[in-house]
Amino acid sequence: MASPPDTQDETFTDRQQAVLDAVLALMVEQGGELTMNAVARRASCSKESLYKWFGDREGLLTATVRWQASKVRTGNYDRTKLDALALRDSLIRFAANWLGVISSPTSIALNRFAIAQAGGGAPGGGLGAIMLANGRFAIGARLKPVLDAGRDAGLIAFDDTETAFRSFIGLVGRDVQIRLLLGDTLRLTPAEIEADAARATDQFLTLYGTANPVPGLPKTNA
Amino acid sequence: MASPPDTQDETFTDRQQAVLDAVLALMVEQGGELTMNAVARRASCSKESLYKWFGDREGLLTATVRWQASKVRTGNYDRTKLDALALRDSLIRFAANWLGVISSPTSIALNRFAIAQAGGGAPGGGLGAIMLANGRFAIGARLKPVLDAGRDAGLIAFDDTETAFRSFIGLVGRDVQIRLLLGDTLRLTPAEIEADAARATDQFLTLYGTANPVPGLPKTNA
DNA sequence: AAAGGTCCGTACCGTACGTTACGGTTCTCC
DNA sequence: GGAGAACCGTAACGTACGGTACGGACCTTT
Repeated sequence: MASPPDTQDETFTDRQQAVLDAVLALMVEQGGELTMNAVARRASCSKESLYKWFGDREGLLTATVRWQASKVRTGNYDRTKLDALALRDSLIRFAANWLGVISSPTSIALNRFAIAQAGGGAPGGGLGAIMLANGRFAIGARLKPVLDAGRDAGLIAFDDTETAFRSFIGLVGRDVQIRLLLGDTLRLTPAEIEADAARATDQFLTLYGTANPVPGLPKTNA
Repeated sequence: MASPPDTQDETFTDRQQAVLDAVLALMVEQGGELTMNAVARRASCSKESLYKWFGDREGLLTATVRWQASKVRTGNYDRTKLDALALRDSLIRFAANWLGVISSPTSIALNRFAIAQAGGGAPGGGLGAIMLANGRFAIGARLKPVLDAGRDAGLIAFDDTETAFRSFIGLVGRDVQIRLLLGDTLRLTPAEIEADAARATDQFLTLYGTANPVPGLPKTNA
């Protein structure tokens, strides 16, 4: 549980990466009906090669999740020196980036697969654990240094970084992810994402800021 | 989309209700592997009866979701007269009730099915839409009168009830639902649920309250 | 008590899909 | 240029499962 975010960078050949991209495309387009035949047809490869490279269907799905996770990984947001505006900017960029990821069709399709499979037999080694490690826990590990730096700079105050972090992503994500996963036709334009990120960040700073963290920005009761 | 929360109370016979409860039990226990044979065995009925009563597998799943939704529906929380303490109490009870629902094994299993099926062919008539109507949108319809009453009483202030509601459930739920759906071993004891409900409510009142809404309760930076 | 209906248990059918096997083609290396 | 490997396309196999059919038991009605 809560294993390190999959540091074993499994390297795939270009051909294999193309196959995995085909799997992702199929997941996005066709949804839950993903057969080995369809993958082989889409990727123009033989089923024999699929089984040779990935073992079985489970291995193919696992490799796909890891492959996508390796593509999503972005730079860290921590910086050594922070003032109120820089902290706010870091949080907003973080929130906007995360909202963009969780509302992307690829992320939705992948989470659907992981969730569908999380109910089944293997509770530990399933796709759900990989998604958690590379999604929820990975972004926590990336954001917490920012929060701690903000606290060290006296800009925000909290006892438990984890609790503060969870409040932040609650304010940012709200019900977006579950609605999208359930098929709600919710469109998030880049402008809406930016606005939501700013609103959530200001709400977070209202809750956890030590003083008027953002002068000129009154309480956002929008 | 956003259809009314399924007012057509489909009535099932006792035998059929027992079958649907068996389906729920199987969903919770076995997870994603739900076959008609398993249902017939578990419910001690013939497959012929299953198809006679529910049409096909899809109909059985749909009936199960509706049946569970009809069991979860609870009383409304609105009241005509509100002071600050009564509003806070209503919100806390609401939050605690909702947290208890979304963290229950039945809700998790059902959401897994609906999400897995939401990726497939039928985007509108699937289980996801039913879950949304009876889950997310139903609780919104039940809580919004409380929020509006609080605003009318001058206790809280916001422009859009929907936005305020979404901030509230974001603070309450945070990442609980997605983590549980992905198989995270997250245990919410009743005490934790109550504490989370109170924390989220006080944070919400800090954000949207017009004045010191809860005297004696400082900003909860826990 | 006979008739009809409902339902259980089981067997059966057709299909879909995961997995394996095989022939033919292309590429690499010596 | 020839040997071998890697790989593509397709066919074949076994199983699982959704859906249907049938015989027998129980219960109700007249």
